[in-house]
Amino acid sequence: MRQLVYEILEKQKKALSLYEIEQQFVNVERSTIFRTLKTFQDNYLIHSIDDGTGAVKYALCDDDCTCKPDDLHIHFLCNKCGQTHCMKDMPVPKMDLAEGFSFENANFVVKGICPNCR
Amino acid sequence: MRQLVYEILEKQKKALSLYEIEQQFVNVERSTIFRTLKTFQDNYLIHSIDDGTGAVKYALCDDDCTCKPDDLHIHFLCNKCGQTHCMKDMPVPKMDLAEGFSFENANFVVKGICPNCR
DNA sequence: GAGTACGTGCAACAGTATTGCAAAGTTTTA
DNA sequence: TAAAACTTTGCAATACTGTTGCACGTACTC
Repeated sequence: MRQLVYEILEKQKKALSLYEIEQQFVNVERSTIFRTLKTFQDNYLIHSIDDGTGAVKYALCDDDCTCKPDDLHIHFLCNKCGQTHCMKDMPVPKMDLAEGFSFENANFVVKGICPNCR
Repeated sequence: MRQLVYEILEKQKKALSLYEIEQQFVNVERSTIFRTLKTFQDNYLIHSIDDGTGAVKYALCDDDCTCKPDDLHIHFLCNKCGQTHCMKDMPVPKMDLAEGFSFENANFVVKGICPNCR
C-alpha cells in the first residue's frame, strides 16, 4: 500500500488530495490511504498543503527536505483547474515579524491561472 | 444583527471564526451569522482568512481596502492559542512566478507563537 | 390594509477529516 | 511450526465546518 501511494505521488508533479489519490485505486478505503499519508507525514516523506480549496493536498518532499522552516516553498493553486503545483525552487520569503512574534512555520499559496489553462 | 456582528469584529484586533462569533451571542443561529458575514464579504467590509485550522476566520478590512491583490497582507496564526492576527502593515510580497503562471491572489499565513503566549 | 421584500431560525445536508473496532495478514518467539 | 504479538486494512460511525431550503414573522410600499 505504501509503495503504491508513494508511486502515485512520485508520478505526479503536482500535489494530490486524499480524494484524488483514492480515485487512482479501485477498491481501497479512504481511511487506509489517510493513515498511509499520515505515516508518510510523520516520517517526513511528504508534506501537506492547505491551499484553501477545503481539501488538504499532499506532495513528496525532496530527498534533502527536512520539512523545517528553511525548506518551505511556495505553492500555486490554479483557479481554473484546481491543481496545486509545488514551486520547489521558490522558498517562502522570511518576514520580519513584529516584536514578540516568533516564527515556526508558514503557508504561502499563490492563486492564479496555470500554463495549461491559459 | 449586522451592527452587532460588525461591532464584535471591530472590538477584536484579531480574526474570528464563525464559531467564535457565535459564542458572543446567546441565541443567534449560525446560519444567520453566516449570511451576515457573507453579506459583509460581498460588500468588501471584511475579508476571510483560511489559516489552515479548518475554520475560516473573518476580519474587518481597512477603510481603504479594496480587497484587491494589492491590499493583501500577511496573517499570523499562534500555534498555542490559535488566534489569528492581521499584520496589516505587512503586505504579501510579490513573487516572480515561473513562465506561464499568472497571479490573481495569494494567501500567506505565518505560524508561530504570539507575544501573549510566550 | 394587501402585497412585497427582507431577515431569522430551524432543520437538514454536503464534504472532508478522523476514529473505534474487528478481521485479515505479517512477524516474532518459543 | 504453532501460538502469540503486532500491523494493516476495511467498514461503519462520527465530528466539524460550511451551506441551503423552507417557513415564519417583521418591516416597508403603495
